[in-house]
Amino acid sequence: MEPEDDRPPSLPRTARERARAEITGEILDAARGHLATDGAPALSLRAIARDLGMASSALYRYFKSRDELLTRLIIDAYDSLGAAAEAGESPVARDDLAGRFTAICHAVRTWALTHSNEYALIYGSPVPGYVAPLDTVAPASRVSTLLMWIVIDAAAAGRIPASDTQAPLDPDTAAALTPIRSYLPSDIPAPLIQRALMVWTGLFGTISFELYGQLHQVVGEQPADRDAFFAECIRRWLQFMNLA
Amino acid sequence: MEPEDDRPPSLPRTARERARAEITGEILDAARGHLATDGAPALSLRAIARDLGMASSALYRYFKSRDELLTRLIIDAYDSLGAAAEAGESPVARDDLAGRFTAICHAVRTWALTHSNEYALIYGSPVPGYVAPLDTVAPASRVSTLLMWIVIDAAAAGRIPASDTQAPLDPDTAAALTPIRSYLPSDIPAPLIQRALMVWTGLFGTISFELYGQLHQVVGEQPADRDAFFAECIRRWLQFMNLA
DNA sequence: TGTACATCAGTGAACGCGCGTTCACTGATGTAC
DNA sequence: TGTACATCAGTGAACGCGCGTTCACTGATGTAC
Repeated sequence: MEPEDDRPPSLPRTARERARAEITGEILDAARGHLATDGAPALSLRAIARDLGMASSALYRYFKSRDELLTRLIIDAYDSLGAAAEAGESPVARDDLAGRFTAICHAVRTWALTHSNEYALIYGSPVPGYVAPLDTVAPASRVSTLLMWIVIDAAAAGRIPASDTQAPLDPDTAAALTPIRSYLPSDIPAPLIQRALMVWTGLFGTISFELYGQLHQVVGEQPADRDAFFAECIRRWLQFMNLA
Repeated sequence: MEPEDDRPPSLPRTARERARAEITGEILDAARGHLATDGAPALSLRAIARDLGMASSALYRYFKSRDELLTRLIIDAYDSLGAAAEAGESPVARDDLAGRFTAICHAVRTWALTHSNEYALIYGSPVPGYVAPLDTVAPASRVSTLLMWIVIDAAAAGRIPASDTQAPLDPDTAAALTPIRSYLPSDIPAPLIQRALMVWTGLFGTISFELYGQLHQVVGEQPADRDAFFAECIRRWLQFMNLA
């Protein structure tokens, strides 16, 4: 968050650099606008250029290709979502684990509802023919990192149910969780991680279903209905994770 | 399933009708092939016609437009998934609720892994500019209908935990569940429905995450790892629904 | 069983459109002395 | 502070491509008498 060198290279100083940063931002904004109306697969460099009143070839001064623009949009979307989740959680007292979890869930859903096509870009079906580069991995993990911290803090506070340590997972399932466990303290029991992952997939599954219309004729269409259903999901996820 | 009139109009009799049915099938097969390589947004009538060695205009004898083809593909995908889930469940004894649930989950996941672009077509981000017509609603509900029958049978078998009837949902949440409750017997308590919906969203959320690469660096990449993780999810969904 | 007419599948050319990307260029901004 | 040169943003034309859809047409299949 706070750069340690006193002259951050990200702050443009010359007029040219300032103009460049500004126009890059305008391109991204225009792109996000098209994302919202037409979706990622139909994102067109020419349409963006038209919006900004410039030649389509001028965009190549800012992005090497359409794919590079897409990558940037994806990274920005992950970062925007991650920042929203962090901002939602930060005012909550660190020892209020349930409050932190609740805040994160609401922040993620609110962001998804207000940025539905950016959400589809990162959590929807992959754009055909586009391969996400490695740069997207780190920003993609910001939300799950927040959730995992709650698990870590729960363990540190001794809130692990006895059943988790007394009845470990079978070896195959435990082995399947090896990658995620390498990011976590080794004393966190596998069953707790399993439940946390299920809540994580449930969170995004619920939001995706709401956004993509799968809840039609299942949960009421009014915003109040959707809010109430989601709030109840949060309560039961908390119980499921022993944080209630 | 069984047509009541003795001469089903769906069985073509003349040579022309048989040829028509066959070529319609070839068009759909070719379309599914392109779905698998390029995804729904890039689905091209001209490319399909090229595959079949016919003029692109000939396709208009079979489908009024690209959207109508898409609609047919969506309906067929829902039906294919629904049939797979039903076929997976049917050999299980009706009173083995956990077995039925487990069979459905595995059938849905297996279908999703082997038909990943058809899965993306129905459970991924909506195709921009395409509006699903009403015909898709009925086939879309086949899987959730199976799951809801388990809930109904569980209630009939007296397997509803006392807490569900003693601690009802708050009024707002209960109201949000009105649409789904209209399809269910009225004696099924709202908390049970809530939990069933959460398992339903969790099921598809988990499969979507696996398919779209979100489990990368979380759950092991080997098929055995993915199988074990999913099997453990099923076990815990069963506990969550009081069917374990 | 044979003929006359209607229905239908399939063709190929055309319309009008949009796309990503390249390239040689002009003119403005920045830098080194 | 002024000049000479390098860097960079932006232009407009062009390349080569693909797309959905329409239309007048040919020839085969089906139907009614």
